[in-house]
Amino acid sequence: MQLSYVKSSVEARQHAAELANQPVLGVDIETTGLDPLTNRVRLLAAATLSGRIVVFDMFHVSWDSLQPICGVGWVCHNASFEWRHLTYAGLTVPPLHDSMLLDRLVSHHNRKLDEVAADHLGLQLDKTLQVSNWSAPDMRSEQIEYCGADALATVRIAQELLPQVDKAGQRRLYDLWRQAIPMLAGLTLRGQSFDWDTHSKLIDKWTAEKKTLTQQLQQHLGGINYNSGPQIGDWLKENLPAATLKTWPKTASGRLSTAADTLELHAKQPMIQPLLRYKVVQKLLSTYGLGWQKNRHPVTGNLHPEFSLGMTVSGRLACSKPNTQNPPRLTEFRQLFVPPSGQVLIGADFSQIELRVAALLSGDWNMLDAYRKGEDLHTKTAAAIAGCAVEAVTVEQRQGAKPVNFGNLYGQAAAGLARQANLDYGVGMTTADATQALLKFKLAYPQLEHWKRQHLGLAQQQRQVKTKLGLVRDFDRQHEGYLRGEAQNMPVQGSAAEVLLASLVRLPAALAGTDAVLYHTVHDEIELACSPGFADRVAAELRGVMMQGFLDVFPEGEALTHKLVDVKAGSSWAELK
DNA sequence: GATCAACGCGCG
DNA sequence: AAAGCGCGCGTTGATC
Repeated sequence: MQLSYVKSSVEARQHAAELANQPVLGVDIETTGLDPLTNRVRLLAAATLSGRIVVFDMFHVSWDSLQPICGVGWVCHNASFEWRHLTYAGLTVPPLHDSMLLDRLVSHHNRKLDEVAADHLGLQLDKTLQVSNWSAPDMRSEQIEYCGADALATVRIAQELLPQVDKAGQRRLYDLWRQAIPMLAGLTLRGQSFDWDTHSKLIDKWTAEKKTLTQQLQQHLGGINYNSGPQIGDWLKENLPAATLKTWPKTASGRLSTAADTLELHAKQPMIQPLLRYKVVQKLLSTYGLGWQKNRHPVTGNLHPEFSLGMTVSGRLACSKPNTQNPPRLTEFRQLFVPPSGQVLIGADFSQIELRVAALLSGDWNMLDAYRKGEDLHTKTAAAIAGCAVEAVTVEQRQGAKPVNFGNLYGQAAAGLARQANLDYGVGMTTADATQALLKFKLAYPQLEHWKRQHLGLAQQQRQVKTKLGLVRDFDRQHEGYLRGEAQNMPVQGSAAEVLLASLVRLPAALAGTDAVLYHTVHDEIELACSPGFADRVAAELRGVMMQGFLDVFPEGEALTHKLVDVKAGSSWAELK
């Protein structure tokens, strides 16, 4: 290993010129903090496959002297991090490989660089310096070597794993992930503009309501902590008749459950309604009120959620700090998601994407037929359950078919279906009704049923299932007996996620010549921000991109694009019409 | 004080 | 709560 530590721009240019002849470089950076907007890159290490390492000290080297090495391919571990910092620093970052994503595809797990290096290279990386002082005036030699060693490990891991990804038939998925990196990193860097003034008024409102509810609960439950399940459980034990307690649902560890579902079962008790409302308001206030404020960026004032690839078992995107993929659907909250001033939001979502994916994966003739004809699958299922013509299905019957369609996909049983129907769809359904509905569903869509059995078998025998583009989920001993839902869900949810990613990566080309940028994405939807003058064009492009994204993953689905994408425009996330 | 598991709940 | 799946985050209470 030959390492050079570079502290001047003149020297940096010479090294950069040499490195620019390489086919690929491993690149690792050390920064003074995680946020590119408030921190600086201290070290940038570039390593060649032959073991030549150059560590640039970016406190002393100008960014433009590194531009030559941007002409070659790079490998980083968790490349989104490097993309954000280096793009913010002004570098034109080349297409990136990602050793973390390669390892995710090969190992089927999420692992840190040291674990990956140990596994694939037999190399022990010491990570104790990761949190050392990267702002110090002088870098210690250990720090310089640490950064260089990571860069070298990264490029060697990629050399090892890329052929394996090819061999496993995962190259398309890997390239899709690679292309998505700049899209998602760019979204995190720009952030999401948010109406904090109105948000603060919402907090005041929730705070006042919590106070009222606390006073009401004081009458019923006394001075216990209403956030505490154990304390509420103790109160129940002391105040409810033994007969009621006997059948009261328990948590996994044997305590009395205090979940909303459970409390609903005893809705007649006088303290239940205020307690249920308290839980709602407490959730809003803690997670979406006060907790949310912590994510207001000091420089931009925006939210800057991280969108992570490869972190989920199904291949969906993970979103955190904050998770803007799960804000309440309340109009008053989603209204706070606004485009930058003077712009509009264009939003689109896939209609019933998981059901369409299930139809294509299973080849179920009746499901495919419904989507080909642009029929409504909920209505079709309702007709099958009622044993009547599609034309005769009532609004109520259609509503009752929704939970059957969704729940059945993942092996939901009768009791669960009945509960879900009552709770989330307002449909009065007994367990016996649910049993009948599930039976009718199986008869109506026989190939889907066959496909589900097949995947349960794959999970049991080969201990793994896959998405359309080849992401693998393994099942270990822990899943014994409990893997039906996971086995049937993963290929559907994961392939749907691939459809979304395929759409996202088509955006840059489609939006060229407009000022539209990605504002948000939530599993089956995409929001863009643009000037009003571009709105119509952007809306049309977004529809086209999502249709094409669907066809990229499911070329055999040409006939299923009817009513596939629903595009809307508006002044906030709540007002997309 | 920091960390962890358990619980509960927001979304698609 | 329960044999629908996938996430992230806040609070409590135990532990060191």
